[in-house]
Amino acid sequence: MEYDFRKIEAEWKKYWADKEVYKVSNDSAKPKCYVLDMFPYPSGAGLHVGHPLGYIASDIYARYKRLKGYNVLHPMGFDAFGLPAEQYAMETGQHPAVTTEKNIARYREQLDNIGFCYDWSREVRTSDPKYYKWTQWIFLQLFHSWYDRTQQKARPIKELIVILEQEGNEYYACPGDETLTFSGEQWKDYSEAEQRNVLMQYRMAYQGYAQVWWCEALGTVLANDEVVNGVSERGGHPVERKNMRQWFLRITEYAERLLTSLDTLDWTDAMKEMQRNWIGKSNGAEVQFRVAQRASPQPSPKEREVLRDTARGGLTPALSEGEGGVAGLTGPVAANNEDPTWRTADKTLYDKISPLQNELKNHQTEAEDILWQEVRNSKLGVKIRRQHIVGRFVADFICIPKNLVIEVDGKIHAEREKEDAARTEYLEDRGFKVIRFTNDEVIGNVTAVIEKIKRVLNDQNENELRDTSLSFGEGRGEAFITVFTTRPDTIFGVDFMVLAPEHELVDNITTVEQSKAIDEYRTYVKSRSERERMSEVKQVTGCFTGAYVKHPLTGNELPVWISEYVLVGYGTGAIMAVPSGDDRDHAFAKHFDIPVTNIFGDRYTGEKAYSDKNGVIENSDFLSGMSIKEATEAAISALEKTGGKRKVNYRLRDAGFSRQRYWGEPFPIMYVDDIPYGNDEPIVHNNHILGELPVELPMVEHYKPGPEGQGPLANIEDWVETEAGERETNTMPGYAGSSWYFLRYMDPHNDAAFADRKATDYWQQVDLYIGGTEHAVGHLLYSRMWTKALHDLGHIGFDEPFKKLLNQGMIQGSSRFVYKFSNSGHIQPEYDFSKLASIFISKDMVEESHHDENVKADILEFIKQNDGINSVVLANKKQGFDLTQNRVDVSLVDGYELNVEGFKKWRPENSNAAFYLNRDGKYICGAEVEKMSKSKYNVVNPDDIVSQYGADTFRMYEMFLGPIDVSKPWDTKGIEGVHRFLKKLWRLYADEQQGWIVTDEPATAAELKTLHKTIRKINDDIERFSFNTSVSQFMICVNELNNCHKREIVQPLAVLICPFAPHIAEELWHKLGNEGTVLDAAFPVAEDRYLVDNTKVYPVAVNGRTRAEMEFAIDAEDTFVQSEVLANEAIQKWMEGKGLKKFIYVKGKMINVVV
RNA sequence: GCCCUGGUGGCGGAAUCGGUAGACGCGCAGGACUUAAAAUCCUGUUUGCUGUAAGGCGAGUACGGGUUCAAUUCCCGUCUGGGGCACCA
Repeated sequence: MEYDFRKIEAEWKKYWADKEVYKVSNDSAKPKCYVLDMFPYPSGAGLHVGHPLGYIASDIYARYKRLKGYNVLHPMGFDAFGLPAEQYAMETGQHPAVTTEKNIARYREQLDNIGFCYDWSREVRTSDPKYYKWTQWIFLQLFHSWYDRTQQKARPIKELIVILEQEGNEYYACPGDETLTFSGEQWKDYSEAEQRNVLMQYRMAYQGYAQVWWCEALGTVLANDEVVNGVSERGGHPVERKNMRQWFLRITEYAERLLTSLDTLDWTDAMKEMQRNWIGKSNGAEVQFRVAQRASPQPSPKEREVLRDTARGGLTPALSEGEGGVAGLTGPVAANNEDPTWRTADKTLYDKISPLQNELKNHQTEAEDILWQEVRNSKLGVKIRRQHIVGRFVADFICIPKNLVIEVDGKIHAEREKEDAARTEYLEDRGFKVIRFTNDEVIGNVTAVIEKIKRVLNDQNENELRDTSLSFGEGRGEAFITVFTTRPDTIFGVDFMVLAPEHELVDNITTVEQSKAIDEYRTYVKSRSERERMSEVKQVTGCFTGAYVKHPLTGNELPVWISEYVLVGYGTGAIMAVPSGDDRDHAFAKHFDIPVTNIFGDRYTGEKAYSDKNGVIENSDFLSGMSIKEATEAAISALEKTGGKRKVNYRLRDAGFSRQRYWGEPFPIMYVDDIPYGNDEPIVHNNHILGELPVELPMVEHYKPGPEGQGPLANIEDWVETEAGERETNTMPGYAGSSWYFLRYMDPHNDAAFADRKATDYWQQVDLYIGGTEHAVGHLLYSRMWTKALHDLGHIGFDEPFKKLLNQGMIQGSSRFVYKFSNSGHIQPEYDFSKLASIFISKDMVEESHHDENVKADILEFIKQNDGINSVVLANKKQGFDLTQNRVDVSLVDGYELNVEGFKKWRPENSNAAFYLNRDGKYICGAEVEKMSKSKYNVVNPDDIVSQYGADTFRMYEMFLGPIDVSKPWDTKGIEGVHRFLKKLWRLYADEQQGWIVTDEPATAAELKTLHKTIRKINDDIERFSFNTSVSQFMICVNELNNCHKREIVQPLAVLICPFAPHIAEELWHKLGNEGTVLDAAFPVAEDRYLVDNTKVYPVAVNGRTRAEMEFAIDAEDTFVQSEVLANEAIQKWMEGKGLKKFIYVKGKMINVVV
């Protein structure tokens, strides 16, 4: 009776499935335990041997806990939405739902093959409408809620509305626009559009603007992944950053709670540290620098346009730029300011534009004058103004309450048309309607013109603006650059300012002289990724704006630069540069020859910035002589008098939640007159309710992007345009479904709620969560936030999802390479290179050729004989030969030796290739450790290992490879050893000739000691997730038991190994005569009475160096031990008669004699 | 660049709280069984020197310092592999 793992494993897999032994009930008297794996994205490549590493670990733990008497929830499902399926669809035309279904089936088969104890009746798939109905539902909860900073929790938006009606927002600052203030009365006066606009600034799920990679050539938005070296990965087309309206989650409001509650979690310090850094809390001050008014004039709008066109080679006017900021919708009209000019003008440019306005007023054209007289006399019912400043323009006529701009133009020519189009776009972006008339039209038939104006005014709804104020800065004609600094103590060391190139002020402060340079620089920056901008520190780039700010304390003027190293999304998008104290600022100052103020005395050498945080501040007015801590406090106090303030800053940014993709959750959002409503809002429009959940993803014909970079859904007109309104066409990102899936497993088939409260109250948090560190900040942060939000809104009873987190390392691939002769660099036109044959040189011979001329000559001769064109390399004999390195499928390589015949079949173009072999007649491949991936031909399928050795061997071998959290390359070397161990274990129970050999003889003390030592070790190892040492201990145990077949020993052993090797354990359990699954057995208990030793062999060291071994009773007295040791001959010899200095006796450990 | 993490024999790794470095397995070498092979079993295997041998002496946990009676373990610095850096999941 031999160990027939194929038969055993098939049999018990079927038994487990038939008897539903893994089915878990929500109703149990046992204590609960929730063990979860990060669910996989079902890629087309299938599972490789790296994936199951964590799954095996969690499976061992789940089985162990079950044996220990727990009710264990151990589910599995699929993160089924994602970009790869969509890309695959674009390439092959297959619908992502189809390929995903296929991939999941394969994953399922592979997982089952390994014998995991998942309760598949609880499987979830994020792409299933029954699942994403609740993803949408949770999104709506976030949309319908806001964060109350006083109570530090999310609350329903309804409650905010009540507050705003009563008292305005005086006590509840608007997180989307901190400058927005209004009273209860003002709130009530707002139109619905304005109110919804304000609420949007409060919502946990809100709309704002963010930059995406836009690829003109592909007409689509690209992921960071798809942009390589500044061009698109597919096709290599140029890409640029584009500002798009997007959904966001206001995770920043949770920053403090996400930070502090980390302390309650049993995660590794490294993991917590990563989250802390991601959240990036820093204490410091916000400082305001007033933009100085200088003699040098800023360009007029029209001058600016011309300049810009010149800079861009006259291509795209970009007047809608400069909105900046991640979440950038400005609030509605600041209703407390009565001056209508003030309401529409760009304040920073007011002083510059104002004279132009007056000039234009005094020099009206004939047509303008005619129209003005007509407008004044015809009772239009609304006030029309002329020559009015809007943003950076002077509009000919404007009707503010109706947001209408009327322009009267001279002769239309191409240049002017372009300018006008840009201007119209700028104004329309800000909610104005623009109508144009030519001089001829006005002069020829002014009545018709007035009639048209009337019609348009009628159609224009009042106050339908998203944004009319365009305001920033706090006073007329003034602008401020706000910076956040963690080092207010260095305020007197500020030598210049640096703005992010995308900063909204750049357009307004740049002088005429610098305008062209700034535009050119910004064009360059657009092509750079954030990663590049942060990492390439050696190369200093930047551009002077021509503007200056006033230092808030000294009043000195400081130049304002822009540079790519300042990112718009970080802090305020601007920094005060202190070159003597910051490395990058220092490099910048040196590069652009900006004089450096030294505030650190001798510690700053002029060569390198002094960025340490100790010592005193010097050369800093009243801060001089203070420590950094004191100076920080004193500086903040002083700055507070000039508009600065103490501030806590977080690096965390709001999470972008829109994707311009097809294969993701549709948003349950409906636009009515361009105002977004939640699909569940009780609003009736055109006699239609907005809709119900789920909003199902419609079928599409193709996956091409929609117009203007929208997602593919925008192409389906029938779907977008509904009776009730217009649907949102973006979809949710990958992390939407995965942010809450652990809750769904608790109650996966519930159609009335995402999960019944009873179920979530029973299962509570995940007790053990296993997954890779690559999720450290993405998935783990978002799911923590969702959990907190659901908790705040009263849907669940806990606010942290994952109590204990265990990180699994990666199993990397070990790639193999072949070396092919190539003719690069041997341009010899007399040869027909199309006839060049494939020649591969063995790796070891390539290496020998580097230092052995004979080998080199031999290889060259070989090439000459086999290259099909004869003697191509001879002319280059001195240099040798060029090789290209190509990956080869690892299945064609045994260790490092290439299966040459297999290789020829694998790549038919090489079927006639010649191989230069080594002296043993082998072709040796090169090797490199890389990510395991299909494209690198280094993927190893677990199915192959399982069919060769069995699932039990595979499970134990993966664990035996090393600690669960350490990454290592896959290598099957050694799997034989584990397989041999299982065979050896089997032989404790059964013999090939004699069959079943378990006896009822009583065990010896030594055998019991071995067993109980093993029980204790396995128990401890599982508790601390040290599975590799468990496997070792099993091996030691079986070795020590030698030929013991006693039931008293081998029955507990069968239970003990069940978590690791469930199939063989089940087989042995039943063969031992037990009924039911081994999972219902009890985990054996280690009994101390078999384990206690009376004596211990101590290592005895002299001065820390072990010189002898001596045996003592475990409870031997110090004095007795000391006298015995000192009397020992070997010890005496090593003491060399020197006196005893110290005698160290650590009970149960060792003895050290210090002389 | 920044953050995290690792580096121990020919290889995967062990040493759980600062206490005999190299457990266990692979590989390799030698041997037993066998007509032979497979399977199985036994012995040896960090390294240098020394000894016929039992053994003895020294070095050694990426590198350079430090703390300690004692350091793979703690501290400082350097080199180096891997992961993450906000639209891959």
